[in-house]
Amino acid sequence: MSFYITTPIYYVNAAPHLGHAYTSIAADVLARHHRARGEETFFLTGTDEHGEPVTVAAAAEGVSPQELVDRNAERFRALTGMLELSNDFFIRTTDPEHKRLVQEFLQRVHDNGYVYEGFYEGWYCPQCADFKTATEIAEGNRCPIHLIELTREREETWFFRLSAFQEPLERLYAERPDFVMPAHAFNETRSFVAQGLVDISLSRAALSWGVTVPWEPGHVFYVWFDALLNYVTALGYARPGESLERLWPAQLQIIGKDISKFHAVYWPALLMAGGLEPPRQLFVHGFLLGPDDAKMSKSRGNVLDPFAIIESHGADALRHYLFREVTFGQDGAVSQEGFQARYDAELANEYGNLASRTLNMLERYSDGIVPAVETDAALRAEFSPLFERLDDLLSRAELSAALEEIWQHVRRLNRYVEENAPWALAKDAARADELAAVLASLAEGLRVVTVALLPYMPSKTAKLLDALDCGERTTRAFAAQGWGTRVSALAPLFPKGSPAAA
RNA sequence: GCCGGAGUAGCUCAGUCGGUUAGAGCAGCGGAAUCAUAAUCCGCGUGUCGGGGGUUCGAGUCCCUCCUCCGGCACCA
Repeated sequence: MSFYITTPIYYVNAAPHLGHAYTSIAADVLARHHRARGEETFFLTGTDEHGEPVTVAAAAEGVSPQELVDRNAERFRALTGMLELSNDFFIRTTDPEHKRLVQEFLQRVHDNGYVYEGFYEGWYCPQCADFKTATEIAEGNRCPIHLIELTREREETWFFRLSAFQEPLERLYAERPDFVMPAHAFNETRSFVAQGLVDISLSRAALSWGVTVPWEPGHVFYVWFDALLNYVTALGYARPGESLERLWPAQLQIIGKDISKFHAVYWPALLMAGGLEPPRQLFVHGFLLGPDDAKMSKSRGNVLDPFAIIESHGADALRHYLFREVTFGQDGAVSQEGFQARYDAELANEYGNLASRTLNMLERYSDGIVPAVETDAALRAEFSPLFERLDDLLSRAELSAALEEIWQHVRRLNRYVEENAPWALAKDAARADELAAVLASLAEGLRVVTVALLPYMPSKTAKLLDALDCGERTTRAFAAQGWGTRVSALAPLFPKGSPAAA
């Protein structure tokens, strides 16, 4: 059983922002979860670098497109490090291997009879060297960028026979009711397709910044075709000397709702045209909004800056916040205040402090040794089903529900401490056995929630497991750990205030 | 206009196949405890489950209708 998961590739024209971080973290949590289960996991992310907006931006700056994308791709690559992503490869659509494999694939689509030559007619801006859609046209039938009058042009183009996949797509949707998650996103896909598919333009003659069409060297492929294929081409060269093609079809592709049409409709059709299977599942997540559900925008000043948070509180805190605050799959509001509130209440007080008090009591009442005694039966009964429950939720990409489930167990442990008051037991030598059982149960509970949190907060949880002397970090159920080990001191995991990232 | 989603406690939201007195977190008020990053725990909610109608022994949960908000509707990466 292998698990291949992807993020969209990010268009290098814009700077990395919280939305990119959100998608990537979601994929990373799932990748780490599946790796922890012992599955062969491959996690892909990268950048989308062709197309007209890049050439326009490059021209505006007076640099070549290649210079522009080299510089901006680096910023996205840096983001993966800051977020502590565990991606196995970072693809760039300007990679020569990608371009070659795109040509190979689309040549096959061509040979299979799914492309044909035709004309695209529309309003054209000679400066942009591109057609404008109805919504883009400025007053007086002018280009919104250059403000010159548009001309009516007919351009030779190759079309992809999307219409041929009307029926195959409808069958795919019917056979796989979970092909697109959540369900409301799937409904929109189906209703879109039910309205009837028309063929779409596959190539551009007026543009040179792209992948050359092998049977028509004057054209480059329309950027979406080049971009979508990254999910397949990456497997061809991510590991030199090893083909990863056995990983296709991808198990899960995480996307934002703005690109669901391309992924839920065009993408499976394109794959079928080239003789490959559609991915197993797409998950469409919602948008992060600013306070009052307003769109985040720099001009409104309501942007939550991932870089600032990572710098002040660490990547783990950001990762935790996003999936606690917003139900994965829905839109939701995030804010600096909301972040601070959850950081203090949940990370510092509930979880971080649970770790501190547990380690401290072990030190004070048990010489730092986790007693190797039987754990509390009632607690065991509550904790035993946790990993199975998480497997179930995460198999459906229910990232928020799974994290909530974990958090209930964190809270349970604080309650457990109060219920059993180890400090009181410690005063009575006759109750030493009881004390040992409570401490062992507490340590075991802490180990279990921490292992469960590992995909969400890889860095802090690793520190805590080190302090607990748990070399083994797999999802072994409650009471499966052989204790008797010596714990070590640990500085507060999530210090209060505005701490620098540890 | 067509299609889809949402409308549940002050705030953010859970409520699977219709079934006992509708839940959680946050915020607020009161209390306990002291191992801990003054961190924790306990107690306290009379909510027209958007309005109206219907099906049913019984509906937040199904049907109809109306209101409000949001999204998709064909080449924008």
